[in-house]
Amino acid sequence: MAGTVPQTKGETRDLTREDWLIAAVAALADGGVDAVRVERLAKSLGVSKGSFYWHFKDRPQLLAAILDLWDADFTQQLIDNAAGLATPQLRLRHLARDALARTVYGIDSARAEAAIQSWAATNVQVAERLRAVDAARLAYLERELAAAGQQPDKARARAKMLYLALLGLYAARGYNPELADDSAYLALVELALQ
Amino acid sequence: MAGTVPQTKGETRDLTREDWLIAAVAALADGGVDAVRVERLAKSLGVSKGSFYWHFKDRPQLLAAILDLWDADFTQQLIDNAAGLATPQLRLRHLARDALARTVYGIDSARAEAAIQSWAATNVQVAERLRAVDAARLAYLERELAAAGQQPDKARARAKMLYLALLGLYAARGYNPELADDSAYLALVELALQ
DNA sequence: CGCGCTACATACGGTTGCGTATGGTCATGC
DNA sequence: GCATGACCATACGCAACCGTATGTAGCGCG
Repeated sequence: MAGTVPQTKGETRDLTREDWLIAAVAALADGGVDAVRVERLAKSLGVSKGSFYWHFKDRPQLLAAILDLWDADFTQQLIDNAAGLATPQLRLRHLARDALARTVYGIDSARAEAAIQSWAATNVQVAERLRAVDAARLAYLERELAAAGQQPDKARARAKMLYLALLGLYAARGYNPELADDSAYLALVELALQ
Repeated sequence: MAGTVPQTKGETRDLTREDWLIAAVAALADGGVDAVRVERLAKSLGVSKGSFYWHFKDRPQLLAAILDLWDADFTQQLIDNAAGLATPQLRLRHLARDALARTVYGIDSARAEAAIQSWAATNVQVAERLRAVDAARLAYLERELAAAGQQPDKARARAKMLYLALLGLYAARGYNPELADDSAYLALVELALQ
């Protein structure tokens, strides 16, 4: 199920803005943007939409907040987490495992990313933000590959290859778990490092 | 623009079922399934939805017909087109170029595929059909790589890698043309052949 | 010429969803 | 013990769709 947040106790505490946000991201991850509906979220949270319009101005504001949350919690930390390791090889391997296994608030970040990508295909602002994220990630990959001893254009090509395959794996997560094979991706990382 | 079909002449001939289908696929390719709306298509075709319900039973039937068209015209021909070539290397290169450049009825097949993938994430029947297509394509890639001299498990891993990257490129086509770099993919094909 | 079929147009009822307006409840400060 | 503000429920108008029912223009044809 997508969004059931407190509800574990008969104690019904008031919802926070963050509760709404997390439920929205969960809905996004398993139904796409068009599944992020105010009244549907309200029902899943066990409240009326009066609550929503208390915490948010309107649906566009919720969608913008989703992007901010994704940017902060799903994206930034990934690269930082690998920063401590000694060699570029170790950092890349760690980053790959992290990117494949990451969940935030119990949500598979891969599913969320795939949803945001198809969202970006029909929304120029989302596309712009996603392109910025892509550029940062590609630059990081390229830098690490160069640090691993590869020539600039080889490093650039390998970085693109790794990232494209990651996007493909994210897309496949939604419908074809056998294709979305983590170990196949990790093997690709090793290939890219050669 | 999505769906404008005849309209080139002042002569307004009757629409065919195929006209509706093509307009629907075009709408799918650049807006996702949720953009395939009866009344919107009718407006873009310059008719009323009375026409639609003459050619189709309901919206689900249109969506099913879209999948059939995609299966037949977007998918099957790809592999067949490469069949004539002499070596697995040539066949794979040709297939890759074909998969990257293919348009059907003026619609970028990559955009259509990406839309169908995110559709599959929320619809089990679509997922099932897409998995079957994936399996066929993977089996073909694997076979050609084996024919090129690779050991079975290496061939399988490389096939997955090629296909995942292709899916990623399809996804990127929608929002990040610079990332969706055909030549980077062709370089990956060469790498896979090693 | 009138019949019937094709390929629509038009009008309607019903659903889903958005945003707003307004009112209710409960804790907290004073 | 009363006022205030946080948090939510309810009710409403509006828009976009879906599917259905029904009307209708043109053509093929005997």
